[in-house]
Amino acid sequence: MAKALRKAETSIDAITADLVAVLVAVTEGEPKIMTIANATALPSGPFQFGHRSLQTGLRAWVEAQTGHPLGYVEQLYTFADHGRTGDARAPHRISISYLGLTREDQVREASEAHWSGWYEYFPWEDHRAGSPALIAKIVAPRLRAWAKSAESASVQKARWQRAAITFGIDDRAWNEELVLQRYELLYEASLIPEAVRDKRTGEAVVPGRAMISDHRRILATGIARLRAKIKYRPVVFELMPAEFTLLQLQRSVEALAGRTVHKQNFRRLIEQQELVEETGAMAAETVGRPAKLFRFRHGVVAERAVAGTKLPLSRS
Amino acid sequence: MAKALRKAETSIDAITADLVAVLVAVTEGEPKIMTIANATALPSGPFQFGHRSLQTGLRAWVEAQTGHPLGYVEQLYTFADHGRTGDARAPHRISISYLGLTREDQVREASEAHWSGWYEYFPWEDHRAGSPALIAKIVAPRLRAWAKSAESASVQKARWQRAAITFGIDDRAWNEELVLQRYELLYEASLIPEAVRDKRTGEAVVPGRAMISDHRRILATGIARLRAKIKYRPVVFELMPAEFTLLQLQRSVEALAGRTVHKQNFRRLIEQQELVEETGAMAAETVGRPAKLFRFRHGVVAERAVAGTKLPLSRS
DNA sequence: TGAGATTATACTTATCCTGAGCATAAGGGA
DNA sequence: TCCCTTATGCTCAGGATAAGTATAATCTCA
Repeated sequence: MAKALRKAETSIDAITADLVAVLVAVTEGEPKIMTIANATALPSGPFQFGHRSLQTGLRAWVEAQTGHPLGYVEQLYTFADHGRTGDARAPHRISISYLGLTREDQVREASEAHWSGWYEYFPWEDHRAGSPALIAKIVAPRLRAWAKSAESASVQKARWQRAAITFGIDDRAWNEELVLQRYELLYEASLIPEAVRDKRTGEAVVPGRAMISDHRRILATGIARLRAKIKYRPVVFELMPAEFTLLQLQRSVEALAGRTVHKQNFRRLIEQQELVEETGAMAAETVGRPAKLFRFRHGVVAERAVAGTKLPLSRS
Repeated sequence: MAKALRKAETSIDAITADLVAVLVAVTEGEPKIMTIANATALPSGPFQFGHRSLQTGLRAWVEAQTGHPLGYVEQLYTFADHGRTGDARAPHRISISYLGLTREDQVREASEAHWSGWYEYFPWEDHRAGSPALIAKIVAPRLRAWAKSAESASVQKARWQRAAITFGIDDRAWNEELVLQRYELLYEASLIPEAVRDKRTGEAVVPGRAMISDHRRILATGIARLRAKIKYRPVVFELMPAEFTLLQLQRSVEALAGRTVHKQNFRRLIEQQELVEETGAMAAETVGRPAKLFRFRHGVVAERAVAGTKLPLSRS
């Protein structure tokens, strides 16, 4: 038995693999993602024989499209489009998704591709100016109705508990990392266009731009990963220009995390970790007292390998 | 151009996908993994059309092989076997790896499958009784030689710095999460059988059982993921029997992490997080004072969703 | 029966980290 | 000059953490 499981000896179940990229940049304190097809899809291309590896495949066509080499890239998730075609005999398609970090100005926009703000797709994720009104006005009541629509009381309770936890309702703390869980909850409750499209039920009442296939789910995965990662790896710097002020750095972090941080504590953490060094120059054209310019100390990556960045992004 | 990147319109580059499992159990304070082929391979099977999704595909054959349903499963990584065949025209093969957690006693061993201690494959990863002698005696000097063999002084320095960081040499702290980095370093320095096999250079001087293909790399990925995860998610309990003492729980954590923890602090953290509750019974057949038996409070998973477990596994 | 070994469990202490706020500095513009 | 804005330095309280001390309960063996 085990032998049969190890090798496809009888038939070769051939499939095709797509590479999907969540390519992120932060421009003037707003997180952007690269989109195609009128901002309804993430860039994606087929994995071809010419590619030596999955990552080189991804890099190849992202570079072809944007005109710039991809810097930081990490794999997100692999999933099979299960039975989307309905035909069990049709070749399966696997999607392998990646998170890439770059800067908008480094990219020459191709005809079809352009940058979109990621909060257009997830308006409920931006808590920098407090909890968005649509959570209290739309999401919470709709999820409560969805919870109540369950048959058994225990399921009702479980549903509402889940909703309250993921969206930080009822005095619960907002957890900015639960991006995917929130998306999946809205999908399950059929409150977003993709759910209505796929399940032919519900009503797309929650604002936010939809995407083809499950690209918005992939985007949610990418955002969640990035929000988690900036807390313990110095990846923000991939998104920053060569020189920046500490406030610009803070604004980028806040843009990604979707929440604000305590300024003084942010500076303290950044400086005590020796992640940055002064360039000696000062920022020009600013309001208020001019700020020192800093640059990322690339040395720390080597020095501490994967040591870890701390950011004041825990509770609050 | 962007259009061409979105769809494989001309040729369909068909590939096959393998599902590979790192199936972990902890028995009597020793972490085990399920192996086949005389303990030289991880169980793996092809993804077939009959499988509704990747995870169900994985579950299907793991259950067929072990006779028990798989509990906790999470995806690890997807990679392409780049040009292993050397023939660029041969169909590519993609491996999608998963981490699964179970208990040894739940599994009926199939003929070919059995459990192996994971430190047989990574003897340098077990620091429960202090840093293993082979690091100071074999790994460190060999890596130093490898560093010195570089041409430029800067590469020499970078190599040694990397070695010292990943293996915690020269008064650096041991970081138990760098399992994959350590394996890849040993591979790069051609000190393990797989490297000698693939690159036809070097000498396999570092102890530790080898595996076919890159299964040992996948195993390293799984161990690293698990070591990271037990610190912030209550996954250890997937590996525990229904009732256990706090010391048994601690021993399991230590087995996985490969390091010891402070007993009193461990108990305090576990209890204050309300992860467990007393069963009322006491452990029988023990040396010393009998311990209370505890069970995992499954409620916390729902209550706090992904809230987080804390374990005293940071520095020290 | 009692000492020693072994494990369980309760408490204490010093230190570090974190969140939050106060205060001052340095620019520009009305 | 006053005010607004941002930069930057410093303090402080509370909580978390690491590490140690102390005591309790059981078994084994002399």
